[in-house]
Amino acid sequence: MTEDTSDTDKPGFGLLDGIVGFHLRLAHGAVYRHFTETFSELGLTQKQVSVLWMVGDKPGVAQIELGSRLRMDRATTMTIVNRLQERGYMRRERSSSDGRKQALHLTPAGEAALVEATQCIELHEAWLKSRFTPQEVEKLVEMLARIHE
Amino acid sequence: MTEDTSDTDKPGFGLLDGIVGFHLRLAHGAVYRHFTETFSELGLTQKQVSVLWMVGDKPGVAQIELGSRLRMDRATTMTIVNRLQERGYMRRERSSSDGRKQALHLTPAGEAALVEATQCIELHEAWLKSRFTPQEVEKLVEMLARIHE
DNA sequence: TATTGTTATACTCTATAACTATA
DNA sequence: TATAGTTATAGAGTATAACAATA
Repeated sequence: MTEDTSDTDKPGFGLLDGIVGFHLRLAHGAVYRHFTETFSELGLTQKQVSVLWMVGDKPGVAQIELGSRLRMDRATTMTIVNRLQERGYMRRERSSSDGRKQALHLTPAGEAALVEATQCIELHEAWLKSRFTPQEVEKLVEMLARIHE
Repeated sequence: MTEDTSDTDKPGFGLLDGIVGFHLRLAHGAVYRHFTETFSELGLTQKQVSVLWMVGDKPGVAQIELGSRLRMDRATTMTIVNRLQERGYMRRERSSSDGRKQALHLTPAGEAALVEATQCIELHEAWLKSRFTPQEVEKLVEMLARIHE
């Protein structure tokens, strides 16, 4: 038990403890894992749910706008939409006003999946928010928004 | 310009605006992208830097402990360490006290890379912290830690 | 038996580049 | 020319399963 320097002392993360980005990455990872567990039955990822939700919220939205809002480039947006389309949750239509754009719509199956996903999101968010007061949640969201806006 | 519902109104993220996990994911993405830019010359990723830093901080640390602290399973830890070893930044040694474990050490090249990485981290962290007061930084770290601990 | 490392495999996310169609 | 979509490709992270060596 007296090898090198490992195994014994476990105060925290050493030098990394003071790095904001480090804690942000670990927190994101923890939330990602819980999200994956919560959505294991539905088999949807964070990105897929975000796209499903946003298309449900704004029927006819173009891929380029989806990517802009979710901070994805065109190619990444393609892979997400492709997967949702393959599962029968979404369909592409030529935009009537701009032939370059695709107007995205949910299929009935997509609408049903969105309802289920919304319930899962509520469970997931409750788990995440349970460790904070409402005031803290508001402050956390505000600070996170200052980072990504 | 009167197609469907897209293109015009851009208040925020719609229904997703109230979801903590959504903002956490976007914030993580923004920090990840800035990190990648800052480390483009060095060519190191977040995970690689974390491992480099932690091995520098605790010479002889075992892979299993690295994974435990950085929330990675054994296979994922392997890929990170493999990459750092291939680049000549790290070497594996059999632990003298426990034959199952590998004791990880930085090579001289790894030490030099760590010095450069530390300078990049300072630039990156300054960029991240610039939008917060010291009190807010402390609060943010404390809340993020409550999520991942 | 349990733990640690290892290998193989697969999926997702991300990004770049090049190409097509439309504005 | 610029924009939007598409396709191909590649690297990184994550995870599972199975195996070997050691405790």
